[in-house]
Amino acid sequence: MTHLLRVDARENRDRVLAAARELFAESGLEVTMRQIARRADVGPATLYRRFPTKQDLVLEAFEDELAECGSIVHDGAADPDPWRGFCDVVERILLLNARNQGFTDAFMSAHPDVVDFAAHREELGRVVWTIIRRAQAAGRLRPDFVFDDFAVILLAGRGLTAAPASTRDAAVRRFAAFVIDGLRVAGTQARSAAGEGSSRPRPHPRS
Amino acid sequence: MTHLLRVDARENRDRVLAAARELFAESGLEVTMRQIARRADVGPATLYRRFPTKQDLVLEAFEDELAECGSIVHDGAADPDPWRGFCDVVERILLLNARNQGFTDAFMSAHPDVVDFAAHREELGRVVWTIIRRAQAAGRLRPDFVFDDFAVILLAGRGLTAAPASTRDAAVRRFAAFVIDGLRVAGTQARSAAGEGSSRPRPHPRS
DNA sequence: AACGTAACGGACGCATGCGTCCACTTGCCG
DNA sequence: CGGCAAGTGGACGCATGCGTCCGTTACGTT
Repeated sequence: MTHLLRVDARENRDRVLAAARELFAESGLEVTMRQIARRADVGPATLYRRFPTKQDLVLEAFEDELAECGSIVHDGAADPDPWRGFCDVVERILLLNARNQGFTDAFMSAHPDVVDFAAHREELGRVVWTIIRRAQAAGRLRPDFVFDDFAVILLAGRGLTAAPASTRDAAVRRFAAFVIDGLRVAGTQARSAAGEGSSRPRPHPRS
Repeated sequence: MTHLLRVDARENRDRVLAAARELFAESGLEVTMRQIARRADVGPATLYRRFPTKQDLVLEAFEDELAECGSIVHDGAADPDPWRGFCDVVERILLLNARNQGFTDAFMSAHPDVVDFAAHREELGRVVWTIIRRAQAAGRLRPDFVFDDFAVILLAGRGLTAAPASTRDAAVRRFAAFVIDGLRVAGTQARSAAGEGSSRPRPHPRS
């Protein structure tokens, strides 16, 4: 009576969630429910009983990612150095999105029929906006940077999910460094006030 | 005997190509052959007789775009100002790709089963590479910029095809300006040596 | 140990996209 | 102006993904 689910049911449910997370990350939201069921060694009916709609599955599968998004903007807003906070938010969000094709799809509402994270996006957006203004007030972020520009950068980062997995992280970091360099007000030191090192990674190993 | 096709056949063929170009531009390569046929007011069989495989259709539909790619890199290589040439190539290629979702798919080989532009990509790549070196030799492009970075930027630009059509061009130009600003060697003047104006557009009208 | 029910997965009907076939139409040439 | 081959579009069979139903299994309780 203590368990809401029979132990085998719970096990299957967990396997389904794990499979969904894997497949979503690798191939985006377009994976079929059947593929997920197959990967989880489960029949379609089992999957549908636990998650009647794909939306349910997506929401639960990306709970962690949503939470990390929260951490990222929270950390950024709490950083004593406004500019470093801004840079870290950009880089970490880009990395998170590039590593998980499915989460990017969901967060950007690429499949509005399946799931819409607009609410979360807007909530996070508000915090990001304060981070932007803080960095500008500190005289580090170009004053003409507007919130939509942040969306543009995220959208652009989405394109990097198409890069081969082996070089993706490097590509994203490099991309983030380019963009951040372009957003700095001219003459300002790269990255943090303390100068935590060059803002640009070495060139790609494989080129 | 002068015509290889009957006049009605030729007309249908033209309508099919026009429809394909429209749909590919709007929605990418994933549009079905049936959708194209419907838009062209033509039966599926007609479409398949003229273009037995989607690859045939794609190749002919994007002839113009491929040619324009050639012009772009040619212009860039011929520009007396190496830096301006480089910047123009980046911006024009990004715009071309953002305006035509299908061409981007094809050029980036997002659907390798349908079409593979690898040959064209490589050929254009060689010219781009000389443009990069020229801009670096002129001391305007960061010396650590490598060819893969160009690919990264294109990949990122691909993400912008997801932006709403009404703001896409503005977003792309703004994005290009950000990136170019990040690629300039610090302390160098923006854009051309003559300073053809600020490299950054105004903020988005709709924000 | 036995039983009731939660849980399972295979199988079904539906919808859609695919590429091809075929009976009818129509432009072209004698 | 008449015949025929080129041309056409609807219809077909196949494949795949969808969401649901139902006979069977096996967990947990008494």
